[in-house]
Parts: sequence; C-alpha cells; structure tokens
Amino acid sequence: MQEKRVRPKSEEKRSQIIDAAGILFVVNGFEKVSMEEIAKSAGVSKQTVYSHFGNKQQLFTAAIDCKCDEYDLAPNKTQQAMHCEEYLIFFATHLCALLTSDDAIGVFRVCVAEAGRSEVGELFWQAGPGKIRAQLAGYLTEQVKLGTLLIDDIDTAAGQLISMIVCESQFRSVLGLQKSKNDIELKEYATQCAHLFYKGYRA
Amino acid sequence: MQEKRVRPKSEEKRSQIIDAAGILFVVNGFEKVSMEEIAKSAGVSKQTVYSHFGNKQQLFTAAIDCKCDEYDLAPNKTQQAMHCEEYLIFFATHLCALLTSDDAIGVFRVCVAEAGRSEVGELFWQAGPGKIRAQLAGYLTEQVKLGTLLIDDIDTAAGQLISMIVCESQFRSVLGLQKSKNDIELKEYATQCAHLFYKGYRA
DNA sequence: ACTATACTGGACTGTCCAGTCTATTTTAGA
DNA sequence: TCTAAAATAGACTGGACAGTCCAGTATAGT
Repeated sequence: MQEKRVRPKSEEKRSQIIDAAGILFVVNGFEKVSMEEIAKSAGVSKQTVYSHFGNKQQLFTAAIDCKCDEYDLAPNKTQQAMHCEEYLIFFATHLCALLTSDDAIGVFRVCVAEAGRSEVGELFWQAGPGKIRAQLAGYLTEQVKLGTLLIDDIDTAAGQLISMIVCESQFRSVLGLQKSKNDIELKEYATQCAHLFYKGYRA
Repeated sequence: MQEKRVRPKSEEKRSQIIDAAGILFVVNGFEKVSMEEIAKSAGVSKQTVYSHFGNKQQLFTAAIDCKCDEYDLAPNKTQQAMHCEEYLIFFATHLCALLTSDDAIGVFRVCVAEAGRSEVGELFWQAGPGKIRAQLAGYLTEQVKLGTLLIDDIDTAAGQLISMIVCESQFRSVLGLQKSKNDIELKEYATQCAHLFYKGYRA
C-alpha cells in the first residue's frame, strides 16, 4: 500500500519542528507551550505542524522520544577489560555526568508531569533509565560469571547502584533547587558509591 | 496592628478548602484543576476560596505544605537502643512504606511539575526529604560517636541510603508505570539496602 | 438587636489556546 | 512544464478558566 506521493513532506521541516518542540517542552512543560509558539520557533506555519504530527500530544511524544536517543552507557571492549571496581567507578561517574545536564533534568521533569496522562512515562523509561539499567545488569552478570562479584539478585543490585547516583544528582535539581554538590564533589560521590557497591558485592 | 475583626474567617471552611485542594492537585496536577472545581468540591463558594487564599498559586503552596506535615522518621528512645543494623533496617523499611503511598507519589509528582515556577520545590524539600535526611544524619552521627560506625562524610552517607530506597520505590511509580516490586519484595529490598550500607560502614 | 464582615451564587471580563478552514503560494517529482 | 500535494498566513470556532463584581443572605462578636 505504498502511497505514491507526488511531493513528500519535508524531512527537514519535520526535524525543525521536533527540535523546537523538544526545547520548548523541556524548558516550559507541556501545558505552558502553545502550538503557535512551536510553529513560530520552528520557522514553520501552524498548519504544517498539524500536518506532520496530528495533535499536540503526538508531537510531544515524538519530541521526547527523540530526546532520549542520546542516553547510552553500554561498556565497550576496552571498558570490559577494566578491573571491575574501576569500571564501576567509570560507570557511576559517567551516569552522573549524563544525569546532571539541564537537558536531562528537563526531560525527566516534563515526563513526570505528564506521566499517567499519556504513554510518555513508559516511553521515557524504556528509552532512558530502563535501558541503562539493563546495560549495567548485563555487565554485572558477566562479572558474576567470571567470579569477580557475588550477587544474588542482579537486577536489584543494578538498581541499588543506579539509585544512589540518580537520586543524589537529580533529586534537588528536579525540584528546582540549588545543586548540593558541584561537579567535582559529584564525581567523588559517584566514586564513593561505586566503592560501597563493590565492597558489598565483591567475591 | 492587630485588626479587630468583627467576624473571623471560618477555620473550618479554610481546612475544607485546603483538603479539597490537596486531593485534587495531587491527583490531577496544578494546571488541570480549576478554582471552580476546588470550590465545589470543598462545598464552598469560589469567592470564599479567593477570600482565604488570594490566588491559585498561594492555595497550591498552602495545600502542599499541609500535605508534608505527616512525613517523620525521627528515632524514639526505644529505637535509639536497637542494634545499629536493626535500626537501619527499621528506618529503610519504614521510609519505603512512607514513600510508596499514592499520596506521597502524587505530592512528589506535582511538586516536580511545578518546581522552577514557584517555591514549592524548596518548600517540599524542607518539609519532606530534607527533614528525613537530617533525621538519619543525626542518628548516624551518634552511632559514629559510639564507635558503631565508621563514616567520613555523614551527610553523603545518609544520602546514599535514602537514595537507594527513594529511587527504587518511587521512580517507576512517579513515571506512572507498574510498580516493579510488591510490598513484600520492597521490604526485602529495603532490608538489603540497609545491609549493604551497614556492611560498608560498620566499624 | 446591631453591625461589620463572611459567605453565597451567579454573571461577567479578558485571555489563552487547540484545532479547523480557506485562499494563496511554493515546490518536488513525473 | 505541468500538477498534485505541501506549505503559508491568518481568520475563525468553541471551550476553558483565572480572577472580579455585585446584590443579597447568614452569622459571630459587641
């Protein structure tokens, strides 16, 4: 059922719209941004926005989906070869860096606000935290097989490490407060968490 | 400058309004609730709502403030006397229970959504997570003095334990997803976290 | 009983915005 | 070059809602 379009919708306009929407939604929240505003900011007519995305909700979902693509922390082969505690420290510090960006905070905030009213919650989880958690769990599984670590419930353990990082680095920011730690302190904190974790689970 | 009011505003109406507002805001979010709706649900005229609270923002703040009063986990003397790991387990499991109520989830969600646009973020932190964290930090300080625990940075350590609990029990719920653990699993998880913590910091 | 104030109910204003419609212009592909 | 669809600009509809106004009623304190 290939539709034979004489003139396809411009991929460029589409991404202009999605980019503009992503920025505006993340900064101001779903409700506070009008379709008119998005159109203007994208340099496109309002009608074009509707032609590409149907309605506000769909545009929002698409924009968030796009934002989540960047999140990735799967270990490459160099990192696989690291000493376990060393890699855990690497993982923790990088996760920290990822989470403290204004962008990540904004995405999280707006997803929370809309959760329960649309499928964004699910979408965000799958593309973001869920993915990263699965990546860590994969690594831990291997380490257990190698005999480096001794873990009963791998998924829970992955949750523990990630939780320590996520909460500390995001909690205050998400509430719009001053960060409690600067970047250096945060890095130290991440290291300390990896250390606590390793101490608790090493063979 | 005591104003001599011939007839004081009814304390009862005030609390009817604040209760109704609290429920509605927590369930539906700030934007999605109209003042009319609150008035109706409180069994009061719209004008009365304005007369008591001035505007929507102020009513919201007052309602959240009221909601936060319940959060408390300071150890009493019986608990002070517990074995340290035992108390940590007690703390962790009770925090868990506190956080997983629909109400707490709702309060958090709505505060996140409004954070940055008002002072709720600050208010919520002070009355909720900040208070509990201070309570744990206080306990840890004593235990260090007693020589039970060995901790460099007490505040950070308190953050670690709380983070593990908060994230796991709230993250998915806040995003409007199925909870990953049921109550029993959650209790086990809390125990496990307290254990990991104690193992890492015992003298 | 008197009175100032709280409270009620409902109408009203002004604003904002999602989504539609239309007439016109632009452009990619055949 | 021709054409069908994409894109534009801007007017329009319908509905929601914060906050105000007002005329009348109820009530707590004196």
